[in-house]
Amino acid sequence: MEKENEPKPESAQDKERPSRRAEILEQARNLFLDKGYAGTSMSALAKACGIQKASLYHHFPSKEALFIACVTEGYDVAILALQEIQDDRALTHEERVRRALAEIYRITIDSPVGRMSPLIAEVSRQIPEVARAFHDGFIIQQHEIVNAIIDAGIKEGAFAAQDRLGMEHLIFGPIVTLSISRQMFTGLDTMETLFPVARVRDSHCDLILQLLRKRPESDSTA
Amino acid sequence: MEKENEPKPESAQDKERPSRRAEILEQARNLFLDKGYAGTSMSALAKACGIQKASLYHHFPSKEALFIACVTEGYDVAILALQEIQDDRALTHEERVRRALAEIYRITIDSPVGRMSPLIAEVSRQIPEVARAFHDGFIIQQHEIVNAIIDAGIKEGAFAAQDRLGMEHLIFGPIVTLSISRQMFTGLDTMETLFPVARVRDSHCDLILQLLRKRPESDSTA
DNA sequence: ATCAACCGACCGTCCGTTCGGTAGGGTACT
DNA sequence: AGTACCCTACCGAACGGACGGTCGGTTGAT
Repeated sequence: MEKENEPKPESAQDKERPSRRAEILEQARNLFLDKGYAGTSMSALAKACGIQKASLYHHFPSKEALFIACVTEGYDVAILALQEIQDDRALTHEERVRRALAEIYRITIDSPVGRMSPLIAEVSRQIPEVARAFHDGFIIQQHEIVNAIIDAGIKEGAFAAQDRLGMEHLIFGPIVTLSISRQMFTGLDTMETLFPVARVRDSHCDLILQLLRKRPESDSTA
Repeated sequence: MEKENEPKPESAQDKERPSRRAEILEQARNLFLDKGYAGTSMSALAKACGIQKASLYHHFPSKEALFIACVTEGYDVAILALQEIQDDRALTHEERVRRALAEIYRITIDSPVGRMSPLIAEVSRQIPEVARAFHDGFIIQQHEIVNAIIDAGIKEGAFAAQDRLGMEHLIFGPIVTLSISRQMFTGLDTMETLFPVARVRDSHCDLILQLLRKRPESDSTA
């Protein structure tokens, strides 16, 4: 055992508590995202944390509970950033949509929580409460905020009234699919051609705004 | 590498011969879709087929090979239906888009092949060739057909020229996400409210066609 | 006699989990 | 001060079970 990555064992370290539990969660998130739920063993996780496998069971009663904690602890922060955009009265409606979309792209593609969708799909039958938690705490929250942003724009006459359900799916669908596809097809040569984040995001945003902008009513094509 | 596929020694029995291999594949597809890759054991599959586990290894050399066969065998038929819509000269451009979208919804949500996306995401790191096969044989094919349909419409002046990449993602994103969400959130009470197939499909189609229809050029929004 | 199809029993491995025990710091009582 | 006690964090070793895969052998039709 030559790994002495902790030169200072204790002292003023108390406010910066990695607290082992948090470190286990972080390492677990990385491993789960990389190897999947079934592909991540408790021994591999223990090794990544530098402790023995049995010690994991002092912090979490089971692998399932550990996974649930991984999923449920952390998306409050992600939702918060979206809410701030929703509440920012200094923005125009169009600019608010732009910012919100960019933030959803960031959350879904870059943050660990957002990238967990395929993982949750993997375990949703085995641990149904994970799907429930993800749905209620993450999906629903995001949908409600986006709906509120669009509704406000319609109410103030800035946006055309489009079908709400369709717009929700038109907004979230491409983002979720992009995130999953990029994870699924990592390493394939066509990946960056078919699924480039920045280009898809910008184009997606433009198209959504085309639909939201009011059209001249003089149009009489049947 | 074409193996001697049908020696066909049997008599008139051949029409009701699932030929064991085909039955194994069908049962495997059901189990994989229901329980995931890791969650499906060879013994469970054997029991579902009514044979012994060892007998499975007469038809497939390994679980991996069996899974690859599940994924790769079967999407030719799905693509074919799309191609027929593409080639149907009797349709208007708008009607062709409608039909193509409806067909993609059918393939992605109802057919076993389309519903395999989360499965492939699960095993894509472990068996990268599955991701490759799915990508090349299924995703790329569908994208190309849709692109061709839209391009034809633009060329003949029926459609406005929109950014191609954005349109692809706007078309496939909601469908894939809908399929995955419906599998992920099966059993949740809000499932049919948030993810109803028919309503999303119709609304999605309308919105896509709004974007494809030519607008009056007098519009001068910056 | 051949050969694909099938079977029962088994193997080695890995997994999640448990058990008994240890080190050490903080009290509380003597 | 000493000590008895406890509690948290941790560890080595093992358990029971499940898994993918193999082996030797048995059909039964050709």
